[in-house]
Amino acid sequence: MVRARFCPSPTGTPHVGLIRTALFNWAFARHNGGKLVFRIEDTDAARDSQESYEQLLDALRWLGLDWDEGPEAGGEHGPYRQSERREIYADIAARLLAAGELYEAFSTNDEVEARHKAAGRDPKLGYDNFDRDLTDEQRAAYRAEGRVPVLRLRMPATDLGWTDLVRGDINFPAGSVPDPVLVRANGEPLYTLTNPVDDALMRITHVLRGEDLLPSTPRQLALYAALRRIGVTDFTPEFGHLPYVLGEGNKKLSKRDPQSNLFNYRDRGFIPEGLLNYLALLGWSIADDRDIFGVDELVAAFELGKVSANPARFDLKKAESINATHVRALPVGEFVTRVTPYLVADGVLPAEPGDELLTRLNAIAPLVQERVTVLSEASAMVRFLFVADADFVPEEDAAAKNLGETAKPVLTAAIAALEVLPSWTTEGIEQALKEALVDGLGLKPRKAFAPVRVAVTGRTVSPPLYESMELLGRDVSLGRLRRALNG
RNA sequence: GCUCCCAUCGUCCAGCGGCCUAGGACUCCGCCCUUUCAAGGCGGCAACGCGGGUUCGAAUCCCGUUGGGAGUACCA
Repeated sequence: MVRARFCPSPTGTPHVGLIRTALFNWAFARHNGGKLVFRIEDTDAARDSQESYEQLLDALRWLGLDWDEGPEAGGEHGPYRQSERREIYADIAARLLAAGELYEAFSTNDEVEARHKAAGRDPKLGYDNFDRDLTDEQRAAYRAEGRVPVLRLRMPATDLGWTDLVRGDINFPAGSVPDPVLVRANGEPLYTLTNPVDDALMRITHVLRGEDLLPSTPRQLALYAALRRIGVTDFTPEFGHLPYVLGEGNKKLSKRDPQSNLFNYRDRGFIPEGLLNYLALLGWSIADDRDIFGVDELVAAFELGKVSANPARFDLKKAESINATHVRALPVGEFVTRVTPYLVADGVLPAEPGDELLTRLNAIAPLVQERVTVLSEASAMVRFLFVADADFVPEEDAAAKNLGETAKPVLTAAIAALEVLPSWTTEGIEQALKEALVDGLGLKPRKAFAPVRVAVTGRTVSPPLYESMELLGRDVSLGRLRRALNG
């Protein structure tokens, strides 16, 4: 039985790299019919926040990434917040210490550095394992000085290696990893202890995490060996290190970067289907000639062997393109449901739109659906249909380019033709405008329709012109054309 | 410094010894369709970092080198 896990620290806003890791763990668990454990690593009170914790849950729920054990889901290995597991860590640390796997260390960083220098070694080498074999008398002497020890793990004098699920064989030579601190002087357990202990206790079989954690694997391997010796667990999980998600340039996407903020994408109107599809492409592929797929297809096809080892850069253009494809694939009714909150937020629709507005929205929706890449773009595109006529103002750039002097004859001719149009229908409008502008004025269609489009919809990119005018009605359409003409 | 990871078009991914005059997608540029805006179709630009091996044969394996990245905390 596969048991994967996702175990973020609730610091800051969820970012795309973190979510990509969650997605891969989720897809891996689901593909293998296993379980996904969701654990919160909140042992650093100074940096963790309840708000961040809630955002994490919000993010996963929005994307539809569910978990089998964890906060609000429960499970037999709980609690699933490390802040509620203090006694467990204290107990295991005590057992490890009693078994000699851990030892008390009193050295300060300055002392370690000084010893390196005195011995002619590189002072940046890190902890020198000086306190490993202190006698009882020496420890008592340090305590008498008022020193309080940290607890360090005794690393083995052997190479530490494993077969990484995405990178193959990796080996750290003996002696290259100093004895790490597992418990602070004040008794608080560190990530170095809590993460492997919880994975062991929660019977995690596969650890899939970002490649930034790869260097911490050897010491975790050593800890696992110790945990096995004291009977806490009877196996060591497999490890797979997923490639970074980088931002523009070659920089790791930092938490501060707005480009990394997951909610930024939700606010702009990415839909879960689109964002998930794009994120899955960052380090994985479903086939050599295909990159549009749904989560069901992702789950069916997801295999770690196809995960790439090299870092991926987040490409907003491609993300948008993939999102647009998913938006277009939505049933129209679903598109309306999803886009409405954005229209309301942008003041295009009232919170409780009446029947007339809803009818309009439903009429324009299919036309807008294939013209947006993200949902928030719909607001500017349909605003012309919903604003009070008095408040309608064409966008500045569009007006400057398309409503200047050269547009006057076009607008005049359009008004003249439309005023006498017997029936106000899409077909009628189309025919009248073509006769008046293309045939009558001898203009190229591009030139002929741009001023009319901007005058009526306020933008150069809009829903189809004739349909838009029909929906707007004759009076409003003509009114806008006249206003554009006169001023 | 030390340890580890990575290396194919601008970007992501395919390629796991011959099917590669290297394929798909995004971007960009043309053209077609539509006498509107999109969408769609077709086409184009564009890459195996370098040097050694191994092999009949290397983008694919090995070594080196260069470049990029990470870790080196009483953060996670």
